[in-house]
Amino acid sequence: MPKLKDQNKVNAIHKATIELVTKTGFSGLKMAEVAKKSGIATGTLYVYYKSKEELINDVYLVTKEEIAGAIINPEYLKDTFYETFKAMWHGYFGYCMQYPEKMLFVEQFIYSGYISEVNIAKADAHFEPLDQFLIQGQQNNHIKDISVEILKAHLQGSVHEIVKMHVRGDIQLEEDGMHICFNMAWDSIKT
Amino acid sequence: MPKLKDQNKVNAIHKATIELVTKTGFSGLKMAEVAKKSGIATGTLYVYYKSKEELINDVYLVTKEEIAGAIINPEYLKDTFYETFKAMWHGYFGYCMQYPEKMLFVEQFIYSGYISEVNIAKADAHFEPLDQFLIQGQQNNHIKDISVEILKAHLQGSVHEIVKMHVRGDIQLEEDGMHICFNMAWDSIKT
Amino acid sequence: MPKLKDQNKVNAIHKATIELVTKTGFSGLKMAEVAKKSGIATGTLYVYYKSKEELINDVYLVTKEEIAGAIINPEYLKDTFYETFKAMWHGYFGYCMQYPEKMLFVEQFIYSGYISEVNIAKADAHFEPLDQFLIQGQQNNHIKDISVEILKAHLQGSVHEIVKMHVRGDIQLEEDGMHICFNMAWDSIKT
Amino acid sequence: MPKLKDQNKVNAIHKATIELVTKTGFSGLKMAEVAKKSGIATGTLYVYYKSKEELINDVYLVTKEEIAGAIINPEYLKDTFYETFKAMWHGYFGYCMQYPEKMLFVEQFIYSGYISEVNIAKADAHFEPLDQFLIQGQQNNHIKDISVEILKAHLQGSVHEIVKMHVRGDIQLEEDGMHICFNMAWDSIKT
DNA sequence: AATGAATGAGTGTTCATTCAT
DNA sequence: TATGAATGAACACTCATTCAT
Repeated sequence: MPKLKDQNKVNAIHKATIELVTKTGFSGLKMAEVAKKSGIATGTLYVYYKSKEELINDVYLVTKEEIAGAIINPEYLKDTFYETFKAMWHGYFGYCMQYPEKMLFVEQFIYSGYISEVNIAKADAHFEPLDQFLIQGQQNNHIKDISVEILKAHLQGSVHEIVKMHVRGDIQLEEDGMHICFNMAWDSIKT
Repeated sequence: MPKLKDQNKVNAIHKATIELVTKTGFSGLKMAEVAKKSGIATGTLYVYYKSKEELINDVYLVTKEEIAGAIINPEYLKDTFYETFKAMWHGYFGYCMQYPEKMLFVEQFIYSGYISEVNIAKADAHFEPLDQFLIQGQQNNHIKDISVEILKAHLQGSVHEIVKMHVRGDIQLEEDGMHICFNMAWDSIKT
Repeated sequence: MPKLKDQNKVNAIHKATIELVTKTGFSGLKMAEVAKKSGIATGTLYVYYKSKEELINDVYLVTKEEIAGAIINPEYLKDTFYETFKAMWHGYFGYCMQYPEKMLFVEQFIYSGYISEVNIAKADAHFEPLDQFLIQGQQNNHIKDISVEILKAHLQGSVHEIVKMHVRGDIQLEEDGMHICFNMAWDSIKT
Repeated sequence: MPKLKDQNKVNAIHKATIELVTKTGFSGLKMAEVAKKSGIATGTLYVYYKSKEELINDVYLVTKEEIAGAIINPEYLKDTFYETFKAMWHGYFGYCMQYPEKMLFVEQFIYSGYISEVNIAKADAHFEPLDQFLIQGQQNNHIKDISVEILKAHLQGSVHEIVKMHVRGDIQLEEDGMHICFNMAWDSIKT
């Protein structure tokens, strides 16, 4: 957790960290580069974070929360399960298209042991309402009766991979590309 | 006359590289650790690969080819598109479940610039038959008429994410779990 | 009108410096720690001392003067040379036992070049009366006719080492331990 | 403990360490300087010692053993207690005069917590024969019946301080200076 | 070919000192 | 005067790569 000193600096540090980690991975992240990109001195970085690990973990937590907000949004609550799901899916897909670095950052280290399990759990807690929503959909027979974890993995994996290919330039998402993708997602889980 | 290079050593090096990269990422990979895990001296590693980058690229190429083989297999050719697709999907899913490190290794660096574009293209070429198969499926109206790249990304992303959650222990894949996952995959692309 | 500098703060700084230097040596002394232990901000420390070196030198000077006062004291002037010497020796030994950190601090850097020669000389000047006293003892044939510098080194070295072992817990000084030590000191120099 | 690679390098490293520590203390010791003074690269230093602390501790152990050898020497065993003590004292005094840096190095950190207690004890064990010799001297009524630890501290402190003053140039030890100093030492402990 | 000690540029982190408030 | 955030040079330690054997 950063000492609350200058929120502008914290933001700049987060931004720089996300961009650099996306390019080089955690091990390749250089504190000096983070500092430079943030417009501060190396030493100053350590005024805000006492180690590289703490920095990574903090950025992870904040980003995960932001992502949860991109999916779980009061405005997305519609009359039908389908409509709500559609809004949420588009919320997430749109977020990933807009901030692919954040998506990549968050994806990058869950399997590497750099983020503490405690923080992973803490971040996951923000997605609880999503679980509830999906379970209700199952109870009302809107979607297949599959473990929620599998459902989420399936949906998220699809979105991530498509966005990654898009970022790489391997995929040109036409105007209706997003809708086509959504249709695949919906068809895969609907009853 | 011995082979120029000792294939046993090459295999050990590949195995060590894959396991270590999975845990630490490319930047975190230490040549000394690779050597130790391979049972050879540091200097010997450089007899086989002239740099870390070359090592990574070679392992990438070999692994990608192996993966292609897990999908594209004469035995998988069945009477119907559905049956063939099913065999291929299970071939890939099974491979990922068996060798998650290889899946993670290959996934890890495509977006990081460590693998040369030339090698990415070279590896992708092995999947050409898959593209052909999918396009035929579209022409015969078995599956949705969506950019093949998107189709592949969607299917692969789903598989990868599910396997990752399984490896992490967040998902318990019951006996019929694989079939459930396949159903989602098929439902998402079928016409 | 307040004093230019707050003497309470100066005292706190001196105390903190002595305790910390004893534990870590001059190079290991951290200005931030001195400040914290003194109950002031880092920047404030620089209001009182313009550098670490100046701080060390000032503490050295003040402490050396205090030590001189522990030896050279009008109350210690007795009727005989022996009695006076005894009082002085006990004054010094008692001081070292009471303030071993100060003894260690002063001892620590004389051979390290951190204290300027000018300040060493300035501090040594306070011991001039001791030299006179010893010389007189020699002229009156009370003690051996040895270079005063050697005499002082011999006596001081013995006291310091014994106190150090005591502080380390390697020596238990019984009630009469001090007298035994004094007897060694006296026997070594008496004619 | 150093890996036994190249004893010449180990010797050079020890020499450099002792000289530098004497000047700057443990905290001020720079690994890069040790390497340079030893004629090796920084990284090489870490081939021999895995950390600064391990280096210091090893040098301490080796030096302490050497010092023990300077006092406890079969050649010093004479017919009388006095003659033997005299030989030992001169052995130690001579050693300190010849290698004052080693004397200072060893003295420097016992009170600083840098040398592990285990190693201090290990080093002290080499002085056990000296303890036995002094105890016998007490039993045979040659010297005062004082705690051996105090005796050693007294004798050692005197020698160290005199040598330090000599090194600093504050004392000129004439030809017979050593004998004068020995006389003080003997007079202080004889019965 | 195989070895592993040697190298030195590079990285995370610290800390004396400065400076805006 | 007092503060403590900011600075950046410096340092312990690492690691890809080389090279003598």
